Amino acid sequence: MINIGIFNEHRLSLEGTCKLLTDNEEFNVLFMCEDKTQLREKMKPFPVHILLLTMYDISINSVNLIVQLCIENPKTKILILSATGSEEIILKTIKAGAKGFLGPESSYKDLIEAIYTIRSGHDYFSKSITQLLLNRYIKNLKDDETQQQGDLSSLSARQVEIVKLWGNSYSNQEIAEKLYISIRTVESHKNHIMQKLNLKSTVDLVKFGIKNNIIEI
Amino acid sequence: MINIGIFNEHRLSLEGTCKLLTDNEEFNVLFMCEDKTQLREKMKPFPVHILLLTMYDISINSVNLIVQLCIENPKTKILILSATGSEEIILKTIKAGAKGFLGPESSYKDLIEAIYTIRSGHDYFSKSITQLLLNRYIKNLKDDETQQQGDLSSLSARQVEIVKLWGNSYSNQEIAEKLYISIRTVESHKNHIMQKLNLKSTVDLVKFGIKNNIIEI
DNA sequence: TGTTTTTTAAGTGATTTACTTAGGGGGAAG
DNA sequence: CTTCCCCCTAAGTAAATCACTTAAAAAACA
Repeated sequence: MINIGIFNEHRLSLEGTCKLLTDNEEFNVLFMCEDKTQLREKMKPFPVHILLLTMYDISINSVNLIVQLCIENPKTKILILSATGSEEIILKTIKAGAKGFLGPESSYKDLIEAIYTIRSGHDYFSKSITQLLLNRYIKNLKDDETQQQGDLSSLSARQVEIVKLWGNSYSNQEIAEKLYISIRTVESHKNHIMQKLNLKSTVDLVKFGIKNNIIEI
Repeated sequence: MINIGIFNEHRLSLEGTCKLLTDNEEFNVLFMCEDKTQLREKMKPFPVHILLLTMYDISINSVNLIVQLCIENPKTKILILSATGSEEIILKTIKAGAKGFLGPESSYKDLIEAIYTIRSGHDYFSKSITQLLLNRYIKNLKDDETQQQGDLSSLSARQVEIVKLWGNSYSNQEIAEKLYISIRTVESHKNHIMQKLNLKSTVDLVKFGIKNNIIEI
């Protein structure tokens, strides 16, 4: 038996969703709610396993609500049903603690599957969301790659070596000893590097190194 | 008409794959290759649209091969067929330039779909790979979240403020002016912070800031 | 061959770091 | 109420690093 709470600002949709779920004997709909301000109150008396949050548009307030709900009800798993929402916002709901996300293309079958999936402790994302997240992830990966060939290639091997050591918390003195060169040479290298990359401060050099995978974070 | 090159170290599988593809009139198998060392040579005379790389285990050498092939044949899209491979290695093949990746569960139908997909300029990843990438991505997202609440909480608001400004390439002098305090106080704050967090160098402080989302990279 | 880039190095002055000391304020514990 | 601890403030001093400049030998490149 899975205890479910349903939130939906449109009453008809709310009742429809409830009807769909009560058809299944495994589901026990504890409460319905159509007002955001009441949701946190409604949750309190119940041991809710799954909270179905239908969000027609997801704003930063929605994200905050999710965070609040997660803190107040650590045992409840939140499943977002949404028709829209930017990539950024979807990511934020996941960070905020949502365990699943169903996009506009999801069917009743998907909903059931999602409920069982997140009930058993796993995350569930519908196809469109999966695609969205994945595209973003792949893009990130590739961006890393292209940036690596961008500015980094303008540095010589020696210069990269200096940045690497320095980025590993070596002092200039230590680098000089390790490479058998003068500390002034190390400084010189760093100056050349900063000039070449047009960086304002050493902080920027650390960031550059991390972005280009030569400094481990 | 799609020109295809096939690589597979097992001759039987190689011939099998070829047979599958030649059945489809849209595909034109330009060459077959079963020896890694010959692959780059074999590619040269042909305008290959899709290169099918079957890799039974993916090592760092395989990744390097992919990089080489991408450089030498920028117009060729590489589709990896693999039965295994660690998460790390799969990510590296994608970074290296592979446009698609089929896992062990992929069928003939998936292969065809993958070929058309990457031919049209998109990426294609089979279900198991998608799941793998996504899990990793989600994990990263959540790790970010938890780390944010780690050591950072031991810093006072003022201290965080100092790190934020400094991490944004402000000099101590600039920070002092902005906050209407002495430059010595700024130094003092930074020293306290470094002590509290037990950091060796300012490089580490940048990394700390980035990890804890108070310095933007 | 001549030109550019890289690596090496030093001078100088400004800035930052490392380590120490210290006063005033606020909250918590006794 | 006093003591203790932490935070914010600030300064002293010595060492390290940065910024900017010059420079010369070596290597790469055309």
